[in-house]
Amino acid sequence: MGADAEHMQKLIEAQDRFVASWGQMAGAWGISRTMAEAHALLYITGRPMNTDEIMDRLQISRGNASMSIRALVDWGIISRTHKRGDRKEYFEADQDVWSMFRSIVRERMKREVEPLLATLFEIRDASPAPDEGSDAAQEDLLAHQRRLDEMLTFLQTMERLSHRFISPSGSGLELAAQLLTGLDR
Amino acid sequence: MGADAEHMQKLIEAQDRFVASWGQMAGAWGISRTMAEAHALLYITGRPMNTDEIMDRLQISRGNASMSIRALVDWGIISRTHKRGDRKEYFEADQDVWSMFRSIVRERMKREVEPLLATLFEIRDASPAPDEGSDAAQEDLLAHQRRLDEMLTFLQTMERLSHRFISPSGSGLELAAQLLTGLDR
DNA sequence: TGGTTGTTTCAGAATGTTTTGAAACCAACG
DNA sequence: CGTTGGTTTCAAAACATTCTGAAACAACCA
Repeated sequence: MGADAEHMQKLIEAQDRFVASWGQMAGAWGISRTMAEAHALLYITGRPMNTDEIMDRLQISRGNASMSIRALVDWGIISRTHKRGDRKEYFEADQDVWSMFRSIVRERMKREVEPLLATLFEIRDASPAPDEGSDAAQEDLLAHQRRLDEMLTFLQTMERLSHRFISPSGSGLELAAQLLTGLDR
Repeated sequence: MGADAEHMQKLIEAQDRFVASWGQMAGAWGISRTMAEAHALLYITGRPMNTDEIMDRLQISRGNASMSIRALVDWGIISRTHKRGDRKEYFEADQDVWSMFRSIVRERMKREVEPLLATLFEIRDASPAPDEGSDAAQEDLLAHQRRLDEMLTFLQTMERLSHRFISPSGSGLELAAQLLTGLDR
């Protein structure tokens, strides 16, 4: 066995380990294990793969592969490609970790924070205004309003933050992060 | 019916809605729905409650309440209190949204990012070094190393960021957030 | 000590999520 | 058209998580 073959085996082993540990994080990112694994695979191998290759490598069913891949495409962290003379669809992972991260945050803000914000506004509007009643009751209502507002302000700040640094143009986040961590002591 | 009673009912309704929508976010924060609801309840009512009150209000079993409360205490976002002349334990939520957020991030970094980082370091060390073999193979190994390193760097940056702004002393995060969002245009 | 009150544990039940595999679908090509 | 190569869908099965309720435990008090 040549050095190449030997290395290749270790490489594949390392890739598999990467895939597995990435899969464990799945829950944390709000995606299913398979989704995470598929993404990890595409990221760490760094080359486009088609559905069958992914199925084989991860030992999953066609249906599962299809679903997971589609979801990843929806999230915007992998993209479709094609190979000349091959009718199959190929998929490749965004190779820029920061832009990957931006996609994830963007998507989660959209799916989780935005709806929550909307609901909280509704609740605030439907909450009784502290305009009458006994002093004690008024005090309660005011405190209630204050707590709602604090939460709203917090979430809005987060949203603005994310829009600014995560979403559209660029590397704002990375720069900022490095800047901020750089401010040592 | 007096204005107070009327208001009180609406207030309770608003609280329930808050609890419910907070509960929906549960998955997102990596905690169970009940945990989220219990926390929401304590936060929005703003007063210490004991296990029985929480059970009754959320319509959950004693076991579930006990588990969820304990977990919240472990996360550091609610704390035990006592009432004079009452043997029951009471619990109250951190009323500062930012410090709450810091606790959550701290805990999740500890539980999710730190172990992942450790594993990735291991994987990197076990990956074959590109010291011999054909050029093409070397190229592959180098690319693999590069991808691992990028991910490691990213996660380490995140960790440093979180340690700096989230963890120990203070309001670093809030300040930073306001600062950053303030930098408009 | 025995009784009373309050808390934790845990096996099994209920519920929710993910995966499979086969069938339906779709587009291109001869 | 009808066949081929490929992708998507979806009901049922496997799996995982969460919840219940009753029993065990612990602390306090008379």
